[in-house]
Amino acid sequence: MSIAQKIIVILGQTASGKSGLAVKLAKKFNGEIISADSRQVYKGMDIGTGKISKREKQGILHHLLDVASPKRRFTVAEYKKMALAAINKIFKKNKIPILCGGTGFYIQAVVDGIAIPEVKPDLLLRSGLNSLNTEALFEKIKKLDPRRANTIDRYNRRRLIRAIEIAKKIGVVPVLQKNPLPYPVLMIGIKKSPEELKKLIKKRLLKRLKQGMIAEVKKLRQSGVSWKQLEEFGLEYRWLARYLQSKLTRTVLVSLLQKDIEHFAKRQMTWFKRDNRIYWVKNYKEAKSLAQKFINK
RNA sequence: GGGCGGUUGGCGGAGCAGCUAACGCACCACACUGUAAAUGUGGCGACCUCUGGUCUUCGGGGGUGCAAGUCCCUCACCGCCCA
Repeated sequence: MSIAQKIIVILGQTASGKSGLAVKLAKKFNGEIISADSRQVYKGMDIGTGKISKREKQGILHHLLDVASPKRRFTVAEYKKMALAAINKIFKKNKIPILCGGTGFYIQAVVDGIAIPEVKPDLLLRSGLNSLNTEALFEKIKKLDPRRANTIDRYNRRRLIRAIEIAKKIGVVPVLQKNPLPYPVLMIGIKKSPEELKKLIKKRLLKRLKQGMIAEVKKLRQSGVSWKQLEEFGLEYRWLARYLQSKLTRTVLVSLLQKDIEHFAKRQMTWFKRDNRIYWVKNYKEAKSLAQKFINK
């Protein structure tokens, strides 16, 4: 017999313990996990992203890990497609998909079904636009699409360039469309106090260094990933790239990276805070009871 | 004891007579339409009837000037050099 199709989402700040919680829930409720992490999709980026090990998976199937080369650019649009495919696949096995990760935008793209304009990045156009100053970019989108110009952040070059890219291709940037998943979704967030989270981040950072995170970044470099790309990946990859280029000492590396991760965690929270569908829990027990009720409903 | 340099917001640090004391860090808040661990924005002396207004501030005190972190005197403290 087939069970009702429902989805559980596990989210939270970096280092809050999402992966472990998701595995426990998956074991308990016969689930499979879909990673919602914009960096764990890349092959060869394991230690720095905190990718779950085979042992830690405890036999639970994980989707959307290692699905892209770090030499090319992965995007939300691809993520969304792949995640939806994974969800269907899991449903066919009569199992429950558990979307787990800290990339709020990716989670939202899937859960709310944000319609991302079907315009692929045009690198040539982008590099051309990049030579314009920010004001000029804003004027350009204002002329092409006044509606979008009205809502866009006029100081954010990256957004301006993308908006122009879309407008040039299909006329205007479409009004934001949402096609939410047609299944009940339970969103569980892991709540940690700022002090506790800082400690967890610190501990994990030192552990990663010990595990050979520096060598991992060196290896990525050797395989052809540019400094610029590493910089763009952010956090451990960004700071380690700077370290490997002798731009800072090891001590400075650790303190600045720690701070940067803390800042990132705050930004994640800013994103999650505004979503009032999220149930915030302290531990597995609370999560389990929520999930139990959700599934029985 | 003598000489020189310094003392600016939580920290670093500009300004050296004239509009709102730059900037960076930290901190707080926020945004997010194919880079989202990315990218961007605002606030950060106090108070209020808070899309604006009032007052205060550059180690202390005094002075000169229409106007003083900015010049002068003096005291305190810190640093370096000479005794």
